[in-house]
Amino acid sequence: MPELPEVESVRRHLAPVLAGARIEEVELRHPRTGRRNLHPADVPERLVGRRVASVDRTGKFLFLPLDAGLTWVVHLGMSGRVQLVAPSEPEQAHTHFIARTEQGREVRLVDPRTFGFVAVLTDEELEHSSLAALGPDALTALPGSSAFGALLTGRRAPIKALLLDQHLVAGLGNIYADEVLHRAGVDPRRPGGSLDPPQVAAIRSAVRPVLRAGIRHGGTSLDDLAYLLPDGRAGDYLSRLQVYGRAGDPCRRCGGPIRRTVVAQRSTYLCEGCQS
DNA sequence: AACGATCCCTGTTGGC
DNA sequence: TGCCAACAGGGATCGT
Repeated sequence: MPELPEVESVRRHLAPVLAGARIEEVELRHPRTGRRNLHPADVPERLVGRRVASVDRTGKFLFLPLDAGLTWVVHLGMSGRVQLVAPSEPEQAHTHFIARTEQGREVRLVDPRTFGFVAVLTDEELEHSSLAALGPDALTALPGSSAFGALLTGRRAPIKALLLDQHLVAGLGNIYADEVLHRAGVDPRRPGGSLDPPQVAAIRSAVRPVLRAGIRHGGTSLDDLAYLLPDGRAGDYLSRLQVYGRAGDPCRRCGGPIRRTVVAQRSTYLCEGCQS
């Protein structure tokens, strides 16, 4: 599933092509993909003729500031793939959005489950949307150890649920939350407020190395349906995962079995020998 | 306010 | 072999 490393990999592919580019033609094929605009038809209307200033990212959201006080926002949901292709490239099933640049490149969103979206919002709309409540980016704005600990004090929810909460820190999803907690040696079921300072510090200092490793390998491609890079290649991090999806396999650190359980209504993988 | 449950959606998987 | 229910999950929303 696209999490911070996958979205960052997409961002790095898009930035050199889209930064400074003018959008010439836009098609929104699926109204659900435009649902974050009050009127989905505003997405193509607002985007055509605009120039992209830069390609930015907070958490799992891509933010592309435009001229005229507008921002182009893209989220991949769970099955969204961004393609950067020539207009002659055959169209894949579930292509719900296409934007063509004046240089003749196309940005397409392919999204079978339609959990992703494309929005074009005014500064005013952005300010009043839930996007304004997004927490600091887990890679580039991670709070220091004491500030991170303060976010957890008094919280009874499992630490994994808190790591998944994009209001606290933005970018971790189901895969990388499990990987971070394994690296930190903390049981995902532990209430956030029950962790001692060394455990809090261990989690905090595990976040960026795990995310950086994911980015270095181009993200995690689970299967054909899921995430691919904009040029169609698969990310390589799957083979590096320590716990996610490895139920029954031996822990790479202690050799004990990786177990699957459910935390916060999500599949959760851990090594009970390494994590407490 | 915090927290857990539910819903959205469709390709894939697994049980019978 | 074929069918169909269960499953996957990011984020919004709702009830407690």
